[in-house]
This record gives sequence, C-alpha cells and structure tokens, in this order.
Amino acid sequence: MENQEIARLLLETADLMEIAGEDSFRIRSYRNGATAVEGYPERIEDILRDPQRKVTDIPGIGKGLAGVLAEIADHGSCERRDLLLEKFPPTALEFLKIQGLGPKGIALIFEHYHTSTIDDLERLCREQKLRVLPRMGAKLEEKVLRSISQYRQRTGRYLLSYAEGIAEELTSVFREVPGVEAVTPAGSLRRGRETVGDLDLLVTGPHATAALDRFIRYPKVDEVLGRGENKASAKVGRDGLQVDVRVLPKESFGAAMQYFTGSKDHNVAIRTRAVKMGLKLSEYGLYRVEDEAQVAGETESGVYEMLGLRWIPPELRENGGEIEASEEGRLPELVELKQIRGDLHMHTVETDGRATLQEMAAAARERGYEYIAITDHSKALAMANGLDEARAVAFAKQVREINRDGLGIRIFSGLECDILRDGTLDLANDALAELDVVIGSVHSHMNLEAAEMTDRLLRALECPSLKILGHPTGRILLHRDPFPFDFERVVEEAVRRGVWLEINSYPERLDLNAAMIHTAKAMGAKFTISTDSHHPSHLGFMRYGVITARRGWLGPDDILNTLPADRLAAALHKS
DNA sequence: GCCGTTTTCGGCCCGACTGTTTTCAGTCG
Repeated sequence: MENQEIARLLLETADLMEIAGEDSFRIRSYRNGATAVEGYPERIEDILRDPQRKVTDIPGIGKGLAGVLAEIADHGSCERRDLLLEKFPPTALEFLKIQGLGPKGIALIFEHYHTSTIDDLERLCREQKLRVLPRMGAKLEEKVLRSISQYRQRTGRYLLSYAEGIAEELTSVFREVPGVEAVTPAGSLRRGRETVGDLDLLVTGPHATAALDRFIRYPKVDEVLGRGENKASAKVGRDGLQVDVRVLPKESFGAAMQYFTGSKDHNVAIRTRAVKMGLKLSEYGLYRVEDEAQVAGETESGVYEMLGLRWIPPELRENGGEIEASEEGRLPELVELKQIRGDLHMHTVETDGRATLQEMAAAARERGYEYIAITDHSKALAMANGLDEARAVAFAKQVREINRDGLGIRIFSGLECDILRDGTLDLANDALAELDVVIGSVHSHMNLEAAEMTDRLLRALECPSLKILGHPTGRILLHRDPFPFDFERVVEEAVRRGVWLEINSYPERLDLNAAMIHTAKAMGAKFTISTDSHHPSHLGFMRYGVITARRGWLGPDDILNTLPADRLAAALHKS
C-alpha cells in the first residue's frame, strides 16, 4: 500500500474519532502521523518489512501509531477504525464537508435520526427537524441547505493536481506497453482548468489497443464502464474519476488531440471556420468537402495551419478571442515555468510550515531559483503562531545576516500579513517597513457583504508597505466560493498604488482565476506567481500557477518573479 | 497518541464569532 493511501486511512480514522468525541490530542496525533507518512520519501511498507529499521524513527510516529501502521499494512485497516465504522457509517464523514456542521453536530444528528446521507440531511432541514435538537435552529437549517447545494455542484469534479497525478501514472504505464508510440492527455486537463470532470487519454501506435487491455486490468481501476475496440472507460481510484482511453490511428492523432482538447466552444468556432473554407473537421482529420480527401490530421499544428491559423496553446482554447488573435498573428507569448526565477510566498516552522528557512532555501536552490521570500503569518493567525511586530523586525534583521553569510540563494524577508476586518493590516507599518515584501491576505470574516469587503480591501491597499495582494478572492476549490467584492475597483486601486496581484499556485486555491487575471491584465495590473508552500515538496505547485497565468493570457513581462534578483529588489524598494 | 525529560507523566489547542442561549458550546480558521 502506498503512503498516500495509508495517510488517507489515518485521516479518516481521525475524522471518525472526532465524531465519536474522542480525546482531541490523540486525534491530533493521528493527523500529524498522516502528514508524516504522506510526506515521507520512502514507502512505509518497506520500512515495516525491514527488521533492521523502525518506523518510530519517523518524527510523529510513536509506539501507538507504529502498531496502527502495521495493522494497516497487514490488512488494510486497523481495529480502531473498524470499531468506529460499526458505530458511524462512512457516509457520515461526508457531513464534515457541510459548513455549519462539525463533529458534535454530526454525532447528535446521527444519534437522533440515524441518517447518514446528504439526501436525508437535506430532508431533515426542509422538514425543520434539526431545530428540535439542542443548540440547533432555523439559521443553521438554512446554512446547511445552502452548503448542501454548493456541495452537490462540486461533486463530480476533481482538482487539476489530482487528475494530473492519475494522468501521469497511466501515461507512464501505457508508454511501456509494446506497440504504443504516443500517449497524451487531452480535455480540460490539457487546457489546465483548475478542476476537471473526467480524463481523456489518447493513445497511438501499431499495437495501441494493447494499452486498453493494460488499462482495464490496472489495479486502481475499480469499475469498467465500457470496453470497445478503440475505446475503454473506467472509474479510477478511490474517488472514482472517470478515465476514457482512446486508441487512434497515427494519421488522425493530431485531429483527435484538437477535438478532445476542446473546449467545446473553441471547437464549434473552429469547425464553423472549416465549413466556411469548404472543409470538414472531425476527430479523424480535416477533409475537403468536395472530394473527401484528408488535408490534415496527423499533427495538431497541421490542422490549425490548414485553417489559416497559428497553433493555439491549449490554455487559451476557450473561444475568448484566441482564434482572432491567432489569425491576426497577435497571440501572446505566454509565460513558461522555466522563466520563473523565484518564489515569493512560503511558510516555515516559525508559523504553520513544516520546514525551516534553510530547508526551504535548499529546496528552492535545487529548483534553480535565484531567490525566495519567506512570508510567514502575522499574529492574527494565533493558531499558526503568527509573528508580532517584535518577531517581524527580528526576522528582517536575521535575514540580512543570513544573506551576508549566503545560502547560495538570495532570501527576501517577508510576511503574509492578515487584513483585519476593518481593512487595517495586522502589524504596525513601521514594523512592516523593515521587511522586503509584505503580502496582505484575508483569512477571516469572509462572509461580509460585497460593499464592506470592497472597502476593506481598498483600505488595505492604502498601507504603504503592502506589495502584494495574496490569494485575492479567498476561494478554496471544491470547498468554499470566492468572497464577493468589486473586483475591478480593487484592481484599479492596486494598479494606481503599484500593488501586485498574487496568482496563488496552491492546487486548492489557484486564486486569482484565469478570467480575473485576463481582466486585471487589461486594466494594467502586474502579478506574482507564488506557491504558498508549507513544505519543500509544495514548491512544485508553481506549475499550476504558471498554467493559470497562461490561461489568463500572461507573458513573462506581466510577472514580477520572472525578474532577476537585483531588478526585483529594486522594484520592491521603489516606493 | 507523541514528545521530552527535571524518566514515566504533563503539556500539547489559540481566539473570535455565531447562534443558540441566558452564560456558552460548537465551529472555523
């Protein structure tokens, strides 16, 4: 069993323990253990099997969890989890995703009504049956109903990062099948959408159908939906992501890539264009109508060229002006991952990160970065042990000393400073002024009315030390909608004051989104792409931010952290 | 349940808000 799966079982057990009202410190230990297991570079199962080694050498794993890990490796579960599952059905865990309901409320509802499905929960709210329970009332019923409807909209979609992981895994499996020449993901994954509904994989080669056999026998495939001569569909993985694998002849591969990459709107516009030119485009190729001769289709760029267009990067294919831009030769030169020279948003053990400044710096250096900014939380985030003024000033001084000794990478001292409810920043400006880069972020009171939130953000922009507006809409994909505010007014003010907008690369955020980036760019905004890393492994999230920036039509000049260190430093200290 | 140690038990998890109360438990970040 892979570490990720073991970690999932630990987290699930922790959730169940929480509903059962068990000791909170023990629950915390299970969660810590899960993090330790998930981030561990070796397979836990291998360590368990090796009599020379002990899992208790892993920080966060003691005697108790070592036993639990052994049980899980042995038979895929542990006694504590099994016992809890007798008491609470696994569907009760879904209730944790409904806002307004916590472990206590869930236990109460379950004990009273023995219901554990979202449908039942909805019925209870509609029949006003929650309000008879202690500490529950009409407002809660409304809140739960709202949250259920949001929850339903989200199910069936998956984070880009998750789908990408499955795609990479299957791609490498198929590439090893003899007779397979090329494998590529298409669909919304290839366009870099922040969430995807299903996964399309295209395969070609002299014996590419062998890949279909390999696919339906793959261990993570748990339900085969269909298997034909040239296509197989199945639900893959625990979360049931639908994957379609299509086998295509070589001469159609480019046309199929074009067709299955979409978007639908882009394809409709492209096919209409073909018709006007006396051509017909399908997933099999581009054909002349008069004699049905194939004129393109082996490569994707060939299809576009035959239609009088330059090849259009998949990220732009949303029928948002990209076809006209391509025709007129004014497609933007999009930013690329290799142009990013540093990361300007990350956390360390000083607050809620999992690694030290030195460890984060080493990881960044390995990626070839010239610089990073360390931006821990401010004191309003008490839970994360955020920095107060004294610690912030001391930190700025410490970074100046570190840079004198040199870590082989330049460090900028920074802070992710909370924007308080009234729009003031959490720390006094004379302390903030000591730092190289201050990110202002909203982490609380996200349910304000749009007008109040707009005023709050406008006020935050007044702070002279503020350089970057962090994850500007506060959304958490598949979990929390963006908070409402007058985006254009805030961008206008940010542009006027020279504050940069963050594109937060964390897979659950990707905030700003592509459409907002596009709008803001047109208004003259400048951006940073940062990862919000809490662990060295998170630095790799940068590619999701870059793909989001590309979807927003950004080039390297729109992005501050494509600048060399000295020019970035100059830009930071200009105002 | 982990960790650290003043070695075998005590500390770890804080603050604000919300909706339900009528003094506060539960949720959220």
